[in-house]
Amino acid sequence: MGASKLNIYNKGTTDLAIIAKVFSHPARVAILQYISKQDSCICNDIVDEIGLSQSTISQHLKVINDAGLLKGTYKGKSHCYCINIERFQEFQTLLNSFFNQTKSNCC
Amino acid sequence: MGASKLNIYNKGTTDLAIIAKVFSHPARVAILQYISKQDSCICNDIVDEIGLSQSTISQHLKVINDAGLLKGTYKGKSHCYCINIERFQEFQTLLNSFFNQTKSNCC
DNA sequence: TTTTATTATCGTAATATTGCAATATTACGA
DNA sequence: TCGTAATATTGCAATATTACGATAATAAAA
Repeated sequence: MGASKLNIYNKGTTDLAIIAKVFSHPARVAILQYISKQDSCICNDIVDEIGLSQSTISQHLKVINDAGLLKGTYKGKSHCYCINIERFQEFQTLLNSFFNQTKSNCC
Repeated sequence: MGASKLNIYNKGTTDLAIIAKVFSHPARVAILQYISKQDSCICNDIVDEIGLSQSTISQHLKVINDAGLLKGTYKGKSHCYCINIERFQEFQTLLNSFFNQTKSNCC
């Protein structure tokens, strides 16, 4: 971007944007939907499911993980990703409080 | 992006991503927060408030508006923007149903 | 230890986003 | 109509994102 001014906003504003960014690409939404449907998850399944390359999926998983939305343990050869429900709920709370503060007062 | 594959996802997935994208930049979150606090809103006020140039703010407003999140009427010389609450609630509903379907079953 | 399966990282190309200055457009008031 | 204030658009530069193939790293199995 043209010198992204990311330091002029307050923390709540930036936080909301950071988490929203995770959801701003359909691949990541699809990955999250898929993971949340599974009992456990192997990354290779995601590749077959979504239709992107392994490296691309891996990068998207990194973005999701960096936002704190995943938990994971190792399980045999494959990693087991799952949703970090607590972090999810933080996001939901942040959004809901944003919505609750939002009014339509004109027009 | 490297040939963004936007046609391989189902509609609900894409919809969520499109609306999330509006919130994925703090400038837009700040604009929405500011508008929702006002009884009515004049764009020039936003410019003073957020700290970006008039043309940049105008472009962000266009992104927000294209997603259907604004309503507006003309009021004197200035445009009056306000939040399209109905559309906002659609977004909230979409997110909530996403969260409700989300489980943490492993780890 | 070597092989194999799985996931992460690197390099690179294509595309998208962000931001601003300059300019155009729009609508009101004199 | 002309001037003025407010908003939109255009053109450009800087940066970020997305995607993939190739390759590296890791851990279990042979």
